[in-house]
Amino acid sequence: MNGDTDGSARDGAANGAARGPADGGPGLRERKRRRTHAAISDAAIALFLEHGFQQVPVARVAEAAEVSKRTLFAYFPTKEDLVLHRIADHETEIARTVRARPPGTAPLAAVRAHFLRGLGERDAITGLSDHPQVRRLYRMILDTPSLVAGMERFKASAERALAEALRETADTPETTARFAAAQIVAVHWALAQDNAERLAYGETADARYAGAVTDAEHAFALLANGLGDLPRGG
Amino acid sequence: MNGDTDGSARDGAANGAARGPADGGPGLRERKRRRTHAAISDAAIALFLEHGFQQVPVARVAEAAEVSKRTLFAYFPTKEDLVLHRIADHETEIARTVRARPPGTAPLAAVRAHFLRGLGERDAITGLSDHPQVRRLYRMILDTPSLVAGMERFKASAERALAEALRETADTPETTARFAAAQIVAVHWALAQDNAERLAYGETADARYAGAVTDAEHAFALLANGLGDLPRGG
DNA sequence: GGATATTTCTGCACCGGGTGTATGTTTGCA
DNA sequence: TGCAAACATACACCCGGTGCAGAAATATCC
Repeated sequence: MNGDTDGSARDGAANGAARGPADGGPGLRERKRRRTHAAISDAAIALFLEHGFQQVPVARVAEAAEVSKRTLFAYFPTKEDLVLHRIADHETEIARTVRARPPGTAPLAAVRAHFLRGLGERDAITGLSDHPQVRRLYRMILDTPSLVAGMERFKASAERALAEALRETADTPETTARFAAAQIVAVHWALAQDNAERLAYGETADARYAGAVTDAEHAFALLANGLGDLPRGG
Repeated sequence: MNGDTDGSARDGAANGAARGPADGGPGLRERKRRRTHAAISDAAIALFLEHGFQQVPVARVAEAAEVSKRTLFAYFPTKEDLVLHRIADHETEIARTVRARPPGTAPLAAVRAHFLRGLGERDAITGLSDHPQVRRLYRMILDTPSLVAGMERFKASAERALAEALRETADTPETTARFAAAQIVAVHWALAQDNAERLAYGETADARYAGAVTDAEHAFALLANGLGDLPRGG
């Protein structure tokens, strides 16, 4: 949960790997950068979890991290990113799953298997992690419109990445790739959100697990077999 | 395009239909409200189209509409709503289509037919309207992140509405309804966005029409028959 | 071990969106 | 005609975010 694999927003020289002085490993500058980045992020999360996202002005976060407001915004482009940068790594996860699937596997089957395995491992991306930190994070995000909006950006970006993966590895026409990606991401997201919502308010991961699996299998079956036989009604 | 069927944001008494004095039609108060609402909206659109959304501060819109900034925000909760309120009516359109479908029709078939008809009529909701105003509006929205984000909110709300319609009229279990709704809305949206994007930059509606129909049929076929037979690759 | 170029941090002033409040001004209604 | 409710306004304010100029730190060269 402290997956600060960020390497973020510096605009200076295009330094491929930011090595240190005379190339003897990460230099002092870089180490300080990382510490500052982490300090700001940690202060932010702690304050937000305690008082609520909207209630804490960025100025107070900067103060807690012993950094100027100006510096804070040099590390994180927006207030929302103080929270969401921790999730950013996962935005291409579905696409990567499709790319890494064993030969002869259908893309959808790969995503399905990955999701089900994630449920078993209580991977945060499935919405089924009930580590207290993660749970409070789910809740905070779900309760904060601007954070939800931020998540939607990830969704869009996951969609693009998946479409590209489908085009390249499944030799799918562009339109097919786009529509399929839209469907898959939408459903994946709905599943995770549903789980997260339930865990955010009390339900335990173990208690939810069976239902989560059922729902996931159901949803992926719909994706695979189509909506053609929905009841007609009337 | 001036579809101000808004009836918007007043917080006072819960007046069902806001009739006028002694019920002789809309009173002076209500008429003034509507005029002010329209004046603000029109001034906003005009200024935004001319100078760009980000470039025009709300204060200038208020000034142009001869209204105080405070009043502007009494009519429109956010700057984005100055643009998006014109589209808000359509957020339940898919759900309404499903509800109004002839007995014995599959929900998906109804949505499909509705969309194809929309294409033929160059309905703005399909992204295939090339009235110059609409075209510039598409472009402005697509070029403005905060407006795109605002559209995502509509998408979410369209999804909820559709899920409910499916549950109620197709007697679908809640989970099925949610997943199906997510898929349908995602694809519907992708289709419209694709059209709008092309028209925003030059392509004419007539030139795009055939392709739009092909894409739509293809996408709805995917929805109906499932993603099970995507190429496996490898 | 400096002297220097470069990056980073900081304070400060500023912009723009949005809100609370107190005080008019209009309108509805009796 | 007079009163209550709704509405508009000005003003001061908060907060997120940016531009800028200068100070502090770090890397580099000698």
